[in-house]
Amino acid sequence: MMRIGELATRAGVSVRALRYYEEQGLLTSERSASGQRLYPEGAVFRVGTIQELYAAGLSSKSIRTMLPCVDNGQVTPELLAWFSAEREKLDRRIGDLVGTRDRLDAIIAASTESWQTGVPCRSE
Amino acid sequence: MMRIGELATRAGVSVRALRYYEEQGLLTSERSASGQRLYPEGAVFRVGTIQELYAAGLSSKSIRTMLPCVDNGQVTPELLAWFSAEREKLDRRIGDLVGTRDRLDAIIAASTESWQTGVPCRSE
DNA sequence: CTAAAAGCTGACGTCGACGTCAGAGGCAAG
DNA sequence: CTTGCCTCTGACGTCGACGTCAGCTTTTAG
Repeated sequence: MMRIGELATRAGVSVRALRYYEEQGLLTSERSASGQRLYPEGAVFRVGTIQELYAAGLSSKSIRTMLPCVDNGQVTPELLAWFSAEREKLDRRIGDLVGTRDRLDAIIAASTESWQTGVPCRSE
Repeated sequence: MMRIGELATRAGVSVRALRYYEEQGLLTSERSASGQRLYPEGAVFRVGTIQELYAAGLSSKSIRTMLPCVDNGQVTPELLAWFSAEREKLDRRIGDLVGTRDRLDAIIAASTESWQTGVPCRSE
């Protein structure tokens, strides 16, 4: 059982973030006699999972909704449908990003070329 | 020359957003004698561009930095380097999203399977 | 034993992209 | 002329994921 500082260090997040996760119902902790939070080894993995989901742009609420599956493997049809919906949203966001990256690439390529040819990289 | 309400409708954004873009130096406007903003046709396209860049997760500052290229086709080596850096960041974000989508897919697949086999979709 | 380091619970601050409200002026129709 | 919609500026509100500070207790190192 480690305390919050160690978990923060090992998981690479701030102590404040861990308390926030608990506040949001994403992370649980036991308490010592004096009230300090105690976490098992698995918490490091759990925090990593939470971080990845945040990094993917999901909200606390979304994460809270999907984490139970990670915990007990139980998934209702509603939850499954919700997963699919989230997947769709993710897919669209990925499409947006790829589109923008491509446009950025085009600008880079065109401007590199104009650097040689003197032709503007883009015009309306 | 259209006024702000028409531009908002045609570009699919709020009037407030347009004023905000101007405030951030992303959009310019002429003014009528009475001080109302007037925009040319091209503004619709410009706002669309801004929206796409926002949708890709870029900040006002980033967009402000790169828009001059769209305007006049001039690009300095620094700007080009900055573009590449932004492209890198975009790339990493896409990677994150794809990773999360894959994990989501795995959960969906596993839980669908467990729906049939009774095996939990994931365990630590 | 004592001082530093770490934890605790509030609670307010931040940042970005707007929403929203207040109070006032502009503009075409009846 | 007035009704009603549009626009203006300025300024405060929002939401989410924490940062940060205050004031206090607990644990650890020397």
